[in-house]
Amino acid sequence: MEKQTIEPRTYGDECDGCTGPERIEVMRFQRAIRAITGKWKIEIVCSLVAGPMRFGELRRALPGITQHMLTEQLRDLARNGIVIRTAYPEVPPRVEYALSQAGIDLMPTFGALHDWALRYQNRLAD
Amino acid sequence: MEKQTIEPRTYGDECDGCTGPERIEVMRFQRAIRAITGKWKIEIVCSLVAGPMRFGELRRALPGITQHMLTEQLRDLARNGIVIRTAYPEVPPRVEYALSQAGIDLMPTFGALHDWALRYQNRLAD
DNA sequence: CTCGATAGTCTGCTTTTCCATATTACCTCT
DNA sequence: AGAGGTAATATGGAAAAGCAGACTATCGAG
Repeated sequence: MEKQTIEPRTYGDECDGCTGPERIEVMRFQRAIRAITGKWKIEIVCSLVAGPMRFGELRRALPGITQHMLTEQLRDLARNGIVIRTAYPEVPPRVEYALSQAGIDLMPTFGALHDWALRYQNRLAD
Repeated sequence: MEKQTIEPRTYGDECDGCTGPERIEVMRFQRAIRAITGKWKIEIVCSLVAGPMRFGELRRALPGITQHMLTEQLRDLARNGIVIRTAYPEVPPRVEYALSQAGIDLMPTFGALHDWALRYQNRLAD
């Protein structure tokens, strides 16, 4: 049989092979989505809205999360500039996490999506 | 060593064990996020904004997607009430996909998130 | 009768995500 | 000297997501 897949479009920054300006937008969008998906990211960000928190404080605020997951998710959020990690060279070590401006600015869009979810929750599966 | 994990909070509909009203909200939010995450969901929805499309039409509009992925993602979007699947009992079979009202109402929040991504794109990784 | 088009399903594989447990390094307190 | 708290790493495995390729059923065109 013939190969069924079509060569995927390249979505480079120079937009090589793009069919239109709306194409690159989708890619940017996907990056934003990926920055906030992850089993605990939303909860972490929502916890940090109230103010900066220490690692152990967050751990206690999110029952069920493992240390591993928490460090991983925080690292990812920091990598995407959503939270800011501040390590104080004290002993015992103290590390604080806070929302960046990007993280704070994320909240209104969270609100919008939440309103949407509220309106159509009866149709949402699982 | 002692067990380090704490018993996870239960997020049942009756909110058993909830510490506050904001808890259940996170869960609803997560459902909304999950409804739109998936490698092709955004692109599919964006394609359908212009109007209803047939299966093969979508396949051609999304180079690189496999039939399997497309059916799977469409099925999931339909399950969450974001797209509407209409099969015409003709031969050869014809199946059309269109955005539901929920899908259309999703677009403003997409816009908000996209604006956010645009503003902070330089900090977003990968 | 074979070919192509349509809209799928089924099978097996790889990659990513998620999760639990163990271990580390440092210092303070007792 | 030993326990305890803090923030991580390391390791190993299970579950979910993603992917390619083969296969199906139906009908009309040639």
